[in-house]
Amino acid sequence: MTLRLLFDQIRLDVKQACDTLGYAQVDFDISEASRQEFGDVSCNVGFLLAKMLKKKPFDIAQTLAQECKKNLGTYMSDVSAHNSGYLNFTANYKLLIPQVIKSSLDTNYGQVDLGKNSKMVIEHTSVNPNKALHVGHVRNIIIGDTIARILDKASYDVRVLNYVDDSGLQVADIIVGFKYGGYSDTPPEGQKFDHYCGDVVYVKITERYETDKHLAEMRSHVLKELEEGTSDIAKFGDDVTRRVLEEQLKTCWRLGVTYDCLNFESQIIHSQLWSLVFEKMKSMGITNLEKEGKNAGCWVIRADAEEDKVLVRSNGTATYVAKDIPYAAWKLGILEDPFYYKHYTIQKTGKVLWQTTLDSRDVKMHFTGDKVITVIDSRQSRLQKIITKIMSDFKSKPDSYVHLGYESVTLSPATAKMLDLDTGGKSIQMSGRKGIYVSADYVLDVLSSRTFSEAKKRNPELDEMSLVKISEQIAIGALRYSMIKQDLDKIITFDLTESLSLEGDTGPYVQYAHARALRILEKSGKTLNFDTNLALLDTAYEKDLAKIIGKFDLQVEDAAKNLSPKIISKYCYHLATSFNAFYEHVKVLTADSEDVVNARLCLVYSFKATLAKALHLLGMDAPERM
RNA sequence: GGGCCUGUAGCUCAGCUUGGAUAGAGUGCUGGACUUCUAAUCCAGUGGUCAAGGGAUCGAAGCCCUUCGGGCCCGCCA
Repeated sequence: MTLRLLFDQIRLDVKQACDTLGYAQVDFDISEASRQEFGDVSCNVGFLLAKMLKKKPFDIAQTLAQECKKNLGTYMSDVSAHNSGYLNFTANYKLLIPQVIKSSLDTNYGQVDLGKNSKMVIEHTSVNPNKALHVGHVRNIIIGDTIARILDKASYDVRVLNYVDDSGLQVADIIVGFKYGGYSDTPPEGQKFDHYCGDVVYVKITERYETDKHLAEMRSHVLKELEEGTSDIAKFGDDVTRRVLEEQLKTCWRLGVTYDCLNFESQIIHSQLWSLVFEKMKSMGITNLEKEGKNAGCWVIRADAEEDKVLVRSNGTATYVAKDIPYAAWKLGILEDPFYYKHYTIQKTGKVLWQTTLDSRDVKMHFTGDKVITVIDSRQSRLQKIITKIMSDFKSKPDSYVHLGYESVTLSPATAKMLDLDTGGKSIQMSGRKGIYVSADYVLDVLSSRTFSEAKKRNPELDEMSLVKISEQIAIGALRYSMIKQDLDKIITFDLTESLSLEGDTGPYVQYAHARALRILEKSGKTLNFDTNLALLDTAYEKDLAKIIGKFDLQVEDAAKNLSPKIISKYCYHLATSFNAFYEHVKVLTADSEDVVNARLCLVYSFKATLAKALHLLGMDAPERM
C-alpha cells in the first residue's frame, strides 16, 4: 500500500458518488493537499461541475462529501468540503502508516512498470577524446546516467552508449601537436594523459595555427588520414584516442557512471552505414540534389521554417549532421547491424563494457532500442531536430528518437578570475579549445579534500581509509546533486567556492539524514518487529515522514514519464527534510515505552531503506557515517 | 532577420505540462536551540508589483497576444 493506492481509491469513490448523484463525468484531478489544514488529498471536481450544474463549487463539494461519507474507503478517515470549493480527504493514518512501512521493506520498492521491459537506448557523455572532462561534460554525464537509472527503475531494459568521435578535427589537432608540433606524447610526471592533451597540446596547437601555416595544413592532412584509417598516422591516432578515452572513463567511473557499449566513429565511417542510410533517404525523398542556387550540387534536406541544411557537399563528402544520421539509425535498429563486439573492460559494478569492432572473429550483440534518448546540450537542438525528423520518417513512429537537451554550464565571474580571466562581471561559456574550463577531476579533488577534513573533525576516531571513503562519497554526492537539482533548461553557473558549500539543499544534506538514521538503528541494537504496534506512530512528524515514504513510486513514475531527474532529487530532499524535523522533535531511543521505541525504529528503518533507494537513482552513495 | 530557451524574495532556484485555497525552498541577514539518537541539523523572524501591458475565464505566476531584458543557435566547419 502506497499513496498511489490511496489516490486510486479516492478517485473511484468520487466517481461513484458522481454517478450516484447523476453528475456528468468530468476529468477531475486527485492531488495532494497543498497544506496540512486541508487534510491529505484534494479533489477539484466541484470547480469542474460548477458551470454545468449552475451551482457553487462549495455546494457541489458538500453534496459529494456527504455521498462519499456513506461509504468511505478503508484508508480514509474523513471527507469534507472546503469553502473554496475543494473536496478534501483525510487519511486514516493508523492503517496507512503500517502499510506504507511494510511496502517499503520490499527490495524493489519504488519500481513501476512503465517500460514493460521494452528496450531503451541512452547515449550520453560522447566527449571528443582529446581532452579531460570538465564540469560542463559532467552535467551531460550525470543527466544521462540518472535518466538511465530512473528508466531502469521504471522497468525499461536500458542500454547506455558512449559515442567516441575518434576521427574528428579535435583529435586531429592533438595528433598534429604530437607529430608536427614538437609535443611529447608522454605527459609530465604526475599529470593524467587526458589533462595533458587538453590543457597543453590542444590549447597550444590551436593558438599556433594562427601564425603557423604549415601546422594548419598538416591538420587537414591528419584529418584525412584519420578518416581513411590505414596509415601509420591513423594507427597512432587510434592509440592516442584510446589512451585519452581510458582516462576519461576513469573520471566517469569515479562518478559512479557505467556504460554498456562504446561506439567508435571511425568504425561507423568504415561500416558503409552511411551509404545505406543515404540511399534510403534518397528513395524516401527525404533529401534532394540541389540543381541551382548557393547549394548547387549538394544534397540538402529541407526544414520547415528554417534554411535548407546541406547533407552532402558538392565534392561528395558528408557533413557533420550527415555523420550522425547512420549512428541514430543504427541505435534504433533500422539498418542491419554491421558491427561485431568485444569486451573493452569489466567495470567496478561487474558490468561488462563492450566496444564495437569490424572484426568478424568477434561476437554479435544487440545494443539497439525500440526507443532512443540522446543526451546533448541544447546548442545542438537545430541539428537534433533534423535527425529526430528523419528518424520518425524512418520509423514512422514520432517518439522513438528523443533529443534530451539541456542548457550549458558556464563559469561564474569569480571562478573565471581564478583562471586569470576578467569577464567584466559576467559569467562565461566554457571552451576546451580556448582553455576556459574547470576540470571534473579537479572539482572532485577539491571537494574531496574539503569533505575529508570535515569528516575527520566529526569522526576523529575513524581511520584514514574510512575517512577517504566517506569524503569521496560525499564529494561525488555533492557534485552529482548539484548537476541534477536544477531544471534542464536552466543554465548552471558554476562557482567553485559555492560548490564547496555543503549546507541546505545539497547532496551532503540528504546523505547526512541517511547517516543519522543509520546511527539510531545501530545504537538501538534491537531487532525490529514490523508486525506490531506501528499505529503508535501518531505525531505529525511521523505521519509526514511516512506519507513521503509512501510517495516513492509516484515520483519514480513522474520522473520517468517526464525524463526529469530533478524530480528524484527534490524527492530525496523532501524525505531528508521530513526526517530531520522528526529527528529533532521526536526521540526514538528514549521514547516512553518499548513498543513506541520499536515502532519508531521501524519508521527510521523504512526511511533509511527508501532514501538509500532514491539516492541510488541519483547515483549517490548512502554513507553510514559522516 | 529567423529559430530555441529564459525572466518568480538581495542571490540561486521550485511551482507553469494538467488554471483553483494564504506563491514555496535554499542561501543571505537577525535571533534562538548542542552534558541529549552526530548542530553537514533544527526552530523563529526578515524578505515577492511572479519582467511589463493587454485578452479569454467565475478564477491566472500558470493559457493566448504584444512589448522589453538575458542566453544560445542559424557554414559546402566539427
